[in-house]
This record gives sequence, structure tokens and C-alpha cells, in this order.
Amino acid sequence: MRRSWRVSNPLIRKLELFSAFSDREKRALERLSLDPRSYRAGEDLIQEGQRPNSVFLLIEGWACAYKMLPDGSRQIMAYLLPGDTGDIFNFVVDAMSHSISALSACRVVAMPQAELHEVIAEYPAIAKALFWTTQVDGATLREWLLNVGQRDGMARAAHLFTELALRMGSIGLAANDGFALPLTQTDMADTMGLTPVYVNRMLQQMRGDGLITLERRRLTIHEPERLSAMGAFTPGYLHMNRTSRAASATA
Amino acid sequence: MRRSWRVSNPLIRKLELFSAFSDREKRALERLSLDPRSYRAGEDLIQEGQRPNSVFLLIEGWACAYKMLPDGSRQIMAYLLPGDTGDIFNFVVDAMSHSISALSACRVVAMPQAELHEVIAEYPAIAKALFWTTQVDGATLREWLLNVGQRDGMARAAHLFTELALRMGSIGLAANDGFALPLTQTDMADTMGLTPVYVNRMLQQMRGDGLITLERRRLTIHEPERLSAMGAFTPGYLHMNRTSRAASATA
DNA sequence: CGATAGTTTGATATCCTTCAAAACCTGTGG
DNA sequence: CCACAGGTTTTGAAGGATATCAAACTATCG
Repeated sequence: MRRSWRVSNPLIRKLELFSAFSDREKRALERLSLDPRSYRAGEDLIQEGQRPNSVFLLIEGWACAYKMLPDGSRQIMAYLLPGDTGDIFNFVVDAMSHSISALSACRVVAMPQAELHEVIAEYPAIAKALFWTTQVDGATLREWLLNVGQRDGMARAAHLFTELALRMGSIGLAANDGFALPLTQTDMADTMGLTPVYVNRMLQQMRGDGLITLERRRLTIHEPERLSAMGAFTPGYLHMNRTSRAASATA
Repeated sequence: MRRSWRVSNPLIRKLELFSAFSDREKRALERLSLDPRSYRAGEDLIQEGQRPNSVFLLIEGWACAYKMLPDGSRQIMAYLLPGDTGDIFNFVVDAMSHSISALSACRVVAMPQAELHEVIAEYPAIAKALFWTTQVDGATLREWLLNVGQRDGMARAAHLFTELALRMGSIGLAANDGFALPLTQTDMADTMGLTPVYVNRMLQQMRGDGLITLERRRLTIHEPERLSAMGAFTPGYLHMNRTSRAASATA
């Protein structure tokens, strides 16, 4: 049916977390999501130092923003899940200050900056929803800094997992407290500012506690409440409650 | 003279790091910077959970964005120096996910969101410069996450100090490798994800090494090169080179 | 079925924290 | 001009969370 076709577009599904859209707006968003390209896990979409000329939109799979130090250590600063985009204001900079890389096999649209700006200029509701995503991304980054700066290892992991569960759930990619988690333990370590060995030991403890199971790249959370409390998680920064916003259109 | 009057506006001086402005544009920026209010060190400008209805612009002194955990630990996520603003897109959220607080006595303008948007709509050059500040702020936040996640204590401090020296220098507030640094050691600790006691010991070591002196709230960097190398500092993320951008107007 | 990436384990080292107290500023009021 | 108060810096001793190194084990995939 028409309806299921609509929500199959990850960008629309993501932005509809913020507000509803008219059919016309949805068509404009569809046009932005054409011609995805495939990447394999580990491939870079763009590297630090390069000039951005498009805005990435993740259609399928996971990617991440990261930076590396001269000694080879890597810090992951954000995950891009289906429907997520890179920075829509990247047109003002002439060099990326971080790289973006595929964490799993994924399909990615490179939206030309000009096209994106036309849509923003013509559709205020879409513009506002896109601005909202930049706010959520920024707030998430701040929360990660809080996570790495102030929480101990177990709390960091607990926080990360509940954030991911919420985000995956919100875009329809989680089912009964479980979701596909394509990260290696090294990826998790580079996200949380810990060592792969230590992450491994934390995971074993969480499994032993009956909190989670993580096998074959799938994470299941058995006690969401306890996990969330362990990470002192508060969902406010994700700005996922649409209650206070008005729907922009009908259908 | 006229010329010195112009650059005395911290917002103009900051945005001119990105591009030049016409007199008309400068007048518009002047109008945005009226009626500063004074805060004392430690006072909150706005707290997590509150709805933002203006965008803060720092005229004088230092402020910071921060978040706290239930156990009382605080993570500072950004410093606002003279000319810096809070998030210009905060109008899309209905609750702040972090607080903003004065680190020193300071003077702050609360720019009404509507006024700011009028200026953005009417002056594309100003809009672009403001977008540039959001990029710099975001890149700085990512760099801080890298700092806290991957560098050891000494490197974190070295990185932070050279970043601050560059930023203070760029807005004309540093003289011969020194600048006013109103932070307590606790503030620094909460910025770097370390303990005040440990920060104190690092500072002593840096002093002993002849790298810096820090006394009476003034930091002097004696060996910028060595400090910068110690923190594996690369200035790219500050996007301070205006070389590749065209001046928008004359005078 | 072999190659390669990812996970797990053990033993040891260290960076950084914690706690608690002393010393030192800085401003304020008498 | 002194004395006090509160915040800030400094010091010491001891403990703990996390890192490091190196090797074995286990999946996965062509």
C-alpha cells in the first residue's frame, strides 16, 4: 500500500519523529534520497582534510564520525544510523575536521549541498525538522562527552546501549528489546574511550548479571530499567517527544 | 576613532574571523549586541530543562556549557569567550539539554530569537558567518571528546591550553603568550574529565618543566611549540584561516 | 579448509582517584 | 590596617579502575 511505501524512506521516517509532513513535502524528501551508493565495512565515505561537497544520508547500515591521533588511537564521535545525516551546514567549511566511515556494509546517499538548500529554502517545515536533527546531534555529542568524561566503564556501556536501543526503536529497527548491533568490541572501545580488553570484560559481567545478551551482532536487553539506571540515563537530550509540536500538514 | 570603535564589538570581531562585513552589516550586528546584563561567577544563565527563548552572546568574561550527573559530578562541554554565542538554532527545542553558567563575572546579551532570525534572513553574509560559528563550535566539541577519550592527562591539559591561547589570541585577548584564565583547577578538572588534585599535580609538573606559568588567574605559555606537541594539537578544527574565503563587502 | 578478523583469558603495571588535612589567597568588615 | 571567612591550592598516603602485553581461542568467509 501507499502508506507502507511512505515510511520505508528512512529520511522521512526520521524527520517524522519531529513533525508530520504533507505529501508534497514527502515527495521533496524522496527526491533527496535518490541513488544510494554502497560501501563495505571499514570504508571511508570522506576523510579529515577533504572539502565536503555533499551531505551524507544513511539509508541502510551503520556509519560513524571519527578522528584519529598520530599514535593511531581513534575516537568515534557519533554513529550514523538509517535516516541520519552528516552536517547539513558543512558547506561553510573548506575542510572536514573529522572522517566518516562505514561501520557495517551500508547504503549512503550523497545529497548535493545545492539540492539540499533548495529544499530547505522552499519547504520551511522540512528546514525546521532538519534544524531539529542538528540539535539532536549536538546534544548527543555533548552527552557522549559527559559519558566519557564523568562515568565509569560500566556506566558508559550501559548508557551507550540504552541510547542505541532508543534510537533504533524510534526508527523501527528494534524488536522486543533487541536490535542488530554491527559494532566490534574495538568499535565500542573507541566510542567509550576504553580498551577492547576492558570492554570485553565489562560485557562478560553484564552477561553474567543477566542484563544483556550480545551474540552474532545482535544485542538484547533483558532488563532495560536496570541498564538505564546503571548508566544514569535520561532521554531528554534525544528530543524524541513530539507532544509539544504541532503537525505541519495533513496528507 | 571610528575604526577602533568598530572592532570593540566582540560579536563583530569574532565573525570577522570568518569574513569581512559592510558598514550596514556591522550596524545590524551592533543592534544585536545591545543591553548586556551582568552575571557573577557561578551564576547560571539558563538551566537544563528550561525552554530557551534567546541566544546568549558573551560580551565580556567567560561562561561555560555544562551538564551534571545525579552524583554531583559536572562535565563542562564548552567555554563561551567574548564574541561567542550559544546555539543559534535553539528555537527548535523546547528544553535545554544542558546548562550555561558564568565562570567569571561577565556581561551577556540575550539576543531574542526573532531578532536574530530577522538578521539572518536579511543579511546572507551574517548568516553564513553565524553558520560558520556553529561549525567551529561543533568541531571543537568533537575535539574535546577526542581529548577526553584518547589523550592522557598531560596531553589533555596541553591541548586545552594551546586551544585557549589560540582562541584568546584570535579575539585580541592575548598578549605575548599570556592571557587571563579565570578558571579554577576544579573547572579545569571538570573540563578534562580529571580530578582537581590530579590537575594540580599536572600543573606543578608543567611549571617545573618551564612550560607555563599560571598565577593570579593568568596563564603564560613559555614554550608554545612544546606544549602544542605535547597535546598533539592541530588547529584545523578551529577553522581560523580566512585565506580561502572572499570578503563580502567593502566599507 | 585455511586465512583473517574478532573475542577471550591471565598476569602485571600504572595512571588517576580518593580521602583528609594543611596552607594559601582574596575580599570584606570592623 | 588587621582579622576573619570562604574558597582555592597544595601535600601525603593508599587504593582502585583501567591499561598493557601476549597468547589462545573462536567465528567467519572465500
